[in-house]
Amino acid sequence: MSNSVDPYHLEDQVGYLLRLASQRHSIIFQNRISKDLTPTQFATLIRVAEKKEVSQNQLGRLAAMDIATIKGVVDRLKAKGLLQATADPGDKRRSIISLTEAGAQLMEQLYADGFGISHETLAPLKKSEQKTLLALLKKIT
Amino acid sequence: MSNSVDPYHLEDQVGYLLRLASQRHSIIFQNRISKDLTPTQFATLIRVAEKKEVSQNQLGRLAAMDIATIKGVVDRLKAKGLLQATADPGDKRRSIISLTEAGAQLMEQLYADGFGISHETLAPLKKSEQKTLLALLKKIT
DNA sequence: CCACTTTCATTAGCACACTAATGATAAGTG
DNA sequence: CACTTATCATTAGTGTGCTAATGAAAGTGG
Repeated sequence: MSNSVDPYHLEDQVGYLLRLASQRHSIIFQNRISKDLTPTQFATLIRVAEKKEVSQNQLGRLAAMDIATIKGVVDRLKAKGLLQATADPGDKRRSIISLTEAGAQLMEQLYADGFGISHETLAPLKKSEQKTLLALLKKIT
Repeated sequence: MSNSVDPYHLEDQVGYLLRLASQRHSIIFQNRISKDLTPTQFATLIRVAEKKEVSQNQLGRLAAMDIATIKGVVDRLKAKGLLQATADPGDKRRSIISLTEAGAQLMEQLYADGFGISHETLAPLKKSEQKTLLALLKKIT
């Protein structure tokens, strides 16, 4: 039976811990990423690289961002010359997003950075713990 | 030895999974919280309630927000009538933050909400997995 | 083919979350 | 005491991340 006098400890709550872990990850990301990119910009580039061509809507779903958020991210990546948008001839509502030459050339380095970032973020854990953490995180997604 | 041809799967990276888990948690939070509050506002109230009186700087450290972020959070909580600031007589730089009557009366409900939010967020996991996840998250904080 | 619905994208607005710069006050040291 | 350093708070700027409102284009059913 549950104890009605359990104190509430913020530091034991998932939400708070997720925020703290995200904060640390962001710092590691920032220190290790080659270009001046944020984690969401990074994820967006990865998704575009995987698909070659996507609509903005599709891209938002693939990178787990809502349409208003992905728009800003794509705009900034266009400003950096890493993404480009062209009109879809068969559907005038759509704009097709793809990597520029510069974006494409950057990808190999980004993948390498990505491995390093994940590695450092998980460094406090043993190999087996790392697998467990990833598996559990996937379950609460 | 590490395999140089490992593909990079975004969905297996800690940073990405942390973002997804945080997203789901936010939605649950929003649906369950009594007052119109965000997770950071919630954490801030909890910390003030624990300390009774804190400077804004202290509060930022306690709630894991930088000083610029906590300022905005405190401003919004003041606007909602849940926090108040008074001058520190012994140190003119400081403003002392405390709960208003309305804020104090809200706390009991917020603790209850907090338990429910954590519970629902962790619902996909068994009890033992929940403990493991929290322990592992603490290690990468 | 015309109305209804859905999809796609844009815009405005709010709330974090950080950096960097500024200014005021306090504390420590020669 | 005067100088330096540290602390506290504010402000401006950038980048997520969401909702809600708008409008254009595409699809669907009577």
